[in-house]
Amino acid sequence: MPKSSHNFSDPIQKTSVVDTLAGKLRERILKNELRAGEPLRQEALAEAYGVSRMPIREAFRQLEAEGLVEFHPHRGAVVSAMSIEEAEELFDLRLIIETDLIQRAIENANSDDKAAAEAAFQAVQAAYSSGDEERWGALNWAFHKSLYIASNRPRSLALLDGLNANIDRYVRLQLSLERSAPDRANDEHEQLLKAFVGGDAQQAGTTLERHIRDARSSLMTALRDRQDMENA
Amino acid sequence: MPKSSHNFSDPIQKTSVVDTLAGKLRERILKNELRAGEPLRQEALAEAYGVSRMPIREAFRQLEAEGLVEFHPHRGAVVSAMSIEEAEELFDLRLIIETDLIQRAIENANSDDKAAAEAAFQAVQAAYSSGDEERWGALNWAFHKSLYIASNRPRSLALLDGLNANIDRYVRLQLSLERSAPDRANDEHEQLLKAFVGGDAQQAGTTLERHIRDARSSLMTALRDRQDMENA
DNA sequence: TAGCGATACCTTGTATGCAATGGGGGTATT
DNA sequence: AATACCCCCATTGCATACAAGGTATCGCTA
Repeated sequence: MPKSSHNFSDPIQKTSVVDTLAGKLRERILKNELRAGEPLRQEALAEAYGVSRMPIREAFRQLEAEGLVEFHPHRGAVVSAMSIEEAEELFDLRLIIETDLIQRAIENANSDDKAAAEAAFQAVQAAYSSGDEERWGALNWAFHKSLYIASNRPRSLALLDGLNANIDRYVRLQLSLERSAPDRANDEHEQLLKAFVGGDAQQAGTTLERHIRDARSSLMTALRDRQDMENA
Repeated sequence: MPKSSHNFSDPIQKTSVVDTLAGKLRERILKNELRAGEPLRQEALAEAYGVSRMPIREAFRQLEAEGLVEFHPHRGAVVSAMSIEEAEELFDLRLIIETDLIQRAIENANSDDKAAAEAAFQAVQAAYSSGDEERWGALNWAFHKSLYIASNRPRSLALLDGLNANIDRYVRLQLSLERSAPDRANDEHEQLLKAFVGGDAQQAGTTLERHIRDARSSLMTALRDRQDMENA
């Protein structure tokens, strides 16, 4: 465990075929290109990627652990289902974990951490202005993480990474429906950054809580509208 | 998603070789029979269990996702490290997630849920009286879960299951050092049950928080003592 | 015609074999 | 004596082959 408040783990990542495959499949699931409930045929994917079924199977195991895939013995893997209830639950988990983390982080944050948060904020802003939504999601999460790194809680951050991947499925769905979502988020980010740099843990906690609640409720209404549309 | 507040998922579990292996390896890691840092040789394990290396590899992936194993490309898998910092972090995560869940659960709990919690409590007591420590750990966790099931939060429960498996490594270490740990826990369980059955969310939350904090601090001192011993 | 059962095929599960990476030890060189 | 390099062996990574389970279809029977 490094003494520094930063956590630069995995300095060099030797990428194996399994990890590459897992990444590609994950991305396709998040993009909703592989739809929920869709069966994932080992042979077909193996041929598509020019590999054998073995690394595909291992990638399935990994994605199953991340919650993006369900594995049924002798019946194959399917893209895991999505539900409004799950989205809500995932956001609630983010809420309690992130508000806890940001307060811990502020206790430890040094000037480097604050500079990093500022940089991450600028990056999100830039992506926002340029309308690059693909990048916006990733940068948005990177900004959030920059607020928590100083907490020195690797396990919690890893856990949040997993939650975020799952939430991403829903957020991308929302972005495909309405482009207004990032608007409020960016205002709130600025307040968040200010509280973080100012070292006001209390303020940061309540601001973050409101931020996540807003994101959740806007997502919820978007999803419900979509559901109504589909049922109509 | 079932309408009922209960969540009886996976009614019949077809156990594949991989799952069986993962279970056996998990148990050996939790028992500290496979020590932290110990390399896990595919060939050796395959021969030991009378299978080929493929299911072993898949079991590794599963255990890696659970955090019990680290997988290094071309260098093999090792039992993941343990640290006091990690134990502390895991308990903090339990703390915030479980206190949140129990309050949600109490909102929804019906008489069946309360009866189930009561039964789970009796089971822990029985194991405690009979001094069956092996079972105590599992039943202890089952009791905790019985308090959260009515929250109808499958994702959070699954997440806690994962956290619990990791915490178990530390708790078993503690139990091997001192047998006093369950003593206070059982008193606190009774208070917890009372608050739960009584439907007092506030009271249950604070009681649970104290319960987990107590467990954590007693674990921390035990682990620190052990570390001092080793360094002496 | 509806229901039931057997069979064939599609897909997954596991074993085995071969290629490739990485580390350790030994030797040569400075 | 220390260090750098190289080769060999242990081990992993992936592909192919074979076994087994599950599902759909066809035919038979009531």
